[in-house]
Amino acid sequence: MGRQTCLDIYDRLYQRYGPQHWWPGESQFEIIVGAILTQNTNWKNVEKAIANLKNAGYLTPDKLNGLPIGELAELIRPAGYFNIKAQRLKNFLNWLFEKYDGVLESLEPLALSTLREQLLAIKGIGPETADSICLYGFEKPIFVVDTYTARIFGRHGMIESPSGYEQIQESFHAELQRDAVLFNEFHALIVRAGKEYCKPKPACDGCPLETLPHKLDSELF
DNA sequence: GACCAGGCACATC
DNA sequence: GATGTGCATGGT
Repeated sequence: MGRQTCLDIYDRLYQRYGPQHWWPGESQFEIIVGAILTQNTNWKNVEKAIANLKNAGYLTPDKLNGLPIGELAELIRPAGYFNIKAQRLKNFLNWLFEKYDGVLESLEPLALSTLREQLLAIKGIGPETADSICLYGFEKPIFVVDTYTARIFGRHGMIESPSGYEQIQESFHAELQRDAVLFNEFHALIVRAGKEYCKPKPACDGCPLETLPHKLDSELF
């Protein structure tokens, strides 16, 4: 994946869609909660869950930490996987309170690699969730890889497919400036384009290979 | 009714 | 180390 090509795709996406204004959340804590709730889930469903938490006054670390897990699960029910996600939110809060007294600002001075490793050690926070929190919650320059990223760049033969998370991430880090603003917009644009054009099963009737680009992918790239 | 959505942990081979 | 499965709601 040549540097020119990678940036060229970014430019094309930006010209087509414009700025995406991510992350769609009003506070740092809301971004973190949203990052966990959106795991394998449509963002529209997450919005309902977050609205429930906000309307009930629980969208702060202190308030949410005091909420019994059963009640939390009911509030986030629209986001799907509500039992396991309630536990994951509690896992994050337990770490935050045990290690940082429940104060998110205490995480600001941490080095990116330190923050990422500590987040990954929390059960229920994997690489994409950790990186989303680092990039969108703390404006640290790390590229977020998601299913659309692997799908789009895989189908266009720009990354080896299949590849592991860190391997794909490294290919972007190798070609782009370590710029949180660029990474922010690029990932948001990939999701925006992927939702529209890059479904799991390419809709080309009779297409013999899963890896062939969807015809609409070709319009984009 | 089938398919999909901004993953992750865990079991099994 | 690769592959399969459970987790769950809501929109198309």
